[in-house]
Amino acid sequence: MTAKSKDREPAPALPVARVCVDVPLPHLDRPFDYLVPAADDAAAQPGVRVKVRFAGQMVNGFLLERVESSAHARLAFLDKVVSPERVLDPEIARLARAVADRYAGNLSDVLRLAVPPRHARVEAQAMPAVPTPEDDPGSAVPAMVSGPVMPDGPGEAVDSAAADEPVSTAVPGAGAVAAVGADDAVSVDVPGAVAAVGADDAVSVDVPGAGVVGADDQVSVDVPDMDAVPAVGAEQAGDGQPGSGGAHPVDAAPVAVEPGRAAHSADAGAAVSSDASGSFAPGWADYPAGPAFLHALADGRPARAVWSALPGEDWPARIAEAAAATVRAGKGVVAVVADARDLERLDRALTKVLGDGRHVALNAAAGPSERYRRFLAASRHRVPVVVGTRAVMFAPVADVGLVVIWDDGDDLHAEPRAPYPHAREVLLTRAQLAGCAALVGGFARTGEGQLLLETGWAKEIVATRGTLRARSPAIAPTGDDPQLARDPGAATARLPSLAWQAARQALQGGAPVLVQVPRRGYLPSVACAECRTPARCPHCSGPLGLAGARSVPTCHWCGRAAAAYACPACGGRRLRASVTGARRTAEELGRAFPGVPVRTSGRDEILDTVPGDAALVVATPGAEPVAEGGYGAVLLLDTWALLTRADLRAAEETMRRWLSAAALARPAPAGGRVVVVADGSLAPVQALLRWDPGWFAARELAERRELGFPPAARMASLTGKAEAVAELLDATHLPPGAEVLGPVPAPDDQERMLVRVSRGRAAELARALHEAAAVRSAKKAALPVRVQVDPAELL
DNA sequence: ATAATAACGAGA
DNA sequence: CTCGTTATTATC
Repeated sequence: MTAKSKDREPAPALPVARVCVDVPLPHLDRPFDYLVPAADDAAAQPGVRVKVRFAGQMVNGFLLERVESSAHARLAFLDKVVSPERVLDPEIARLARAVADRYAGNLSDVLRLAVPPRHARVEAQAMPAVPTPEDDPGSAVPAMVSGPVMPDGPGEAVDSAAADEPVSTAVPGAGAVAAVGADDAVSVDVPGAVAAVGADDAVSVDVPGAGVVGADDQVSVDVPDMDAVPAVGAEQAGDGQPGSGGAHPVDAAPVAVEPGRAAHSADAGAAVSSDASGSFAPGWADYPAGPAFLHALADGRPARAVWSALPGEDWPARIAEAAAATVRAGKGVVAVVADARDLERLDRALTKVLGDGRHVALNAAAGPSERYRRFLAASRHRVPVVVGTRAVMFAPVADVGLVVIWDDGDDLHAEPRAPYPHAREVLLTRAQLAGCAALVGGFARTGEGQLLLETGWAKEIVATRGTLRARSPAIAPTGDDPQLARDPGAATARLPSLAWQAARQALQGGAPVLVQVPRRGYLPSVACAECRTPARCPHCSGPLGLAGARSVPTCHWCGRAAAAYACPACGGRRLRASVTGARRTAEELGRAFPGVPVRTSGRDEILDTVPGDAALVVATPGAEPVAEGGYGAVLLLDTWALLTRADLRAAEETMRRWLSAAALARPAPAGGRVVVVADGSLAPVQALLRWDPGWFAARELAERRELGFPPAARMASLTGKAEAVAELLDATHLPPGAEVLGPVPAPDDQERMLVRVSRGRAAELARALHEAAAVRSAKKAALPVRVQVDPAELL
C-alpha cells in the first residue's frame, strides 16, 4: 500500500494537484503542489479531501485544481485521496478565497467553516461512492429535473442511482449569469481538466459586469460591499482601481426591481408578466416592486433587493415564493436565517410551496452525521434549495440563482470563528461572484442594507404608505408617566397607564398580549421603590446598579458604592430593580390581570407560537412567539435599557427588536395596538411610530458617515498582548489615510487597537494585515494577535 | 515537526 | 579551504 515515492507513477494527464493544506498559519495561505499518483487519477478531482505530507507531518487538505505542471522543482506525491466525494464546490472555493481576502484570513480557516466534517458512514450509505459523469456540474441541472429528488431524510435514505440522471438538457451557462456555468467550457470529459478554480479570467469576460471579479485583483473581489462604488453624494469611486467603476454590476446587471414593472429590456410585456408573477406569489403584490422582483427571479436574472417587510408579514411564505420562482428558472437558492426558530418556520413554508424533497434545512442542532447527510444532499445537487443558519452561507447548490438573508441585523449572523465573516457579507459576495440575485430582508433595516441601496447595488422593496397604514397596528409612545403611581392596577405591574389600558382592552376582546422586556442582566439598574425615580450616583449622576441580589448599589460610571442612598425626589431609602427579568415581570403582570393566563418565552424556554386567546405573553427580544391571528396589543417595556447601551449599534438594535415585536400585532383596523414606553421624540421611537425603518436606517448611516463608523468606513480590530499588537501594526503597510485608534484595554491583560480606512481602501487594509500576520507567523515567536475586520463589537 | 540550507568556526 | 556543527527558514 504505502509504496515509496519512487515506485509511484504520476498520472498521465494533469499530474499536478494544487492543494490547500489545513494549517492555520497566514504565511502558508497559498496552494501547494503535489503529484497525483496514477492510481488516484480518477478520484483526485477538484474539491476532494486529500491527505498530504506537509513539513514532515500528515495534514488534511482540499484539492483545488489539477494542472499540467508546477513551478516547484521537487514535488511529493499526494499521500491519499480521503474520499472521491467532491465536497468543495468550485464556486465555494472561489467564494471562500474572496471571503478570506475580505476578512484578512486564511483560506483554510474559511474552508473549515464551509465544509462540514466528513462522516464516512453517511457518505457510503447515501450514494455510490465513485463520481459518475452525471456529477459534472455542467450537466447537473437539478432544479427542473423531474423524477425523484431524494431527500436524504432522517431515515436511512438509500438513493437509487437513477435519481442522479439528468433528464433535461443542459441549460446553465445560457443567459447573463454564466459565472458558474463557465465550468462547462472545461467540462469533465477529460478527467481532471476542471480548472474551475483558476478559471476566473475566462469567466469574467462573458459576464456583464463581472469584469470586476478578476481573480488576483483583491480590490475587485471585495466589491459586494461596494468598496469601489461611490456612495451617493459621498466618497468617490475606488481610488486607483481601473476597471472597477464602469464595469460594476450596478451599471451592467439588470436589477429588475423598478417599481411596478420589470426593468429589463428583454422583458416584453412587462406589465403582463408582472401580473403573472403576482399571481403565482400574490403576497409580493403588496409591494410595488415585488412582482417585478419575482419575475426577474423566475427569468433567472440577477435582481438584488433590500426588502422591508410589512408588519404582520408572513415572511417565510414570501421567501419560499422567491425560492420557488428561482427554482422555476432552473436555479438554486441559499437562504440564511438567524436561529432555529426562524428556520423551522421557513422550513415549513418551503415544504408548503415546493413540496417535499426540494429543499434541505440545516442548522447546528442536528448532529454531525445528520449535518453531513444534508450537506451531501446539497453538494450532490439532490435539492435546489438550501436553508439554514449561518453555516449554510457556504452551502453548495447547483447554479445558484438567489441568495437570501432574513433579519440581517441579528448578531447571530456574525460567525464567531476566524476570520469572523458575517453571513450578509458572505452572501453578497457570493451573489457578486456568481452573478446571481440577492434578497436582504427584515422588518428592520441595517446601516449595511441602507448602504446597498444608496450605492445602487440593490433596489428597495417596500410597501406604499397606504398599504402600510392598512397593515400597521396603532402605535403610541408613553413616557415614564407620573400618573403611574396613582393607577392602582398599573402600579403593581410597573406599567404606565396607557400600556395597561391597551393590554386590558385586548384581553377583554379575547386577544393575546405580548410584553417585550429586555433580557435579565442586561443592564440591571435600580430606581426608588416608592416613586420610581431612577437612582443616580450622588457623585457623578451616573446610573446605579445592583450586581447581586443583596449587594450595595454601585455606580455604573464611576464605580463608587452608594450604601446610604436616599431618593432625592421623595427621600425613600428602598431601591428596586428597574429592569426586571421576564419571569418577574410575568408574576407582576399576573397579579395585575387576575384570571388571565401568563406565559413566558425567553432564554430557557422559547415558545414558537401561542393560540389566539386572551393571554399575557412575556418574552425577551428574539423569543417572541407568533400569535395565531396576531396580538391584540404589544407592549415594549424598559426600553431605556436598550437605548442607553454604549454600543454603536444600540439604537439600530433597539429599532430592530421593536419592529420585530410590533410586527406580530394585528393591524390597527383589527384592533391591534403597540405601546412603547419611551419618549416619543427619540428617533427610534419616531421611526417605530411611522413604521419607517428606511428613514431610520438612512439617518443612522448618515450619522455613521459623519463619525467615520462602519459601514461607512471599514474598521479592523487587533487584539492581543500590547507588544504583539504593536509588532503587528509595525509590520503592516497601512494604506494611505489609515487611522489608528486606541489602545483600549481588553480582557486577560490584553489590549485592542482599531484601524480605520475608507471603504475604497478596505481591500488594501485586509491584504496589508494578512501580510503582516504572515510575516509574524513566519518567524514563529509570535504571540497571537486576533485580527478582526468588521468586528461585531465596536467600542 | 523536519528537512533543506545558510552560517559559522575550528583545524588542516 | 574543508568539514562538521549549529542556526534559520521554508514547508510542495
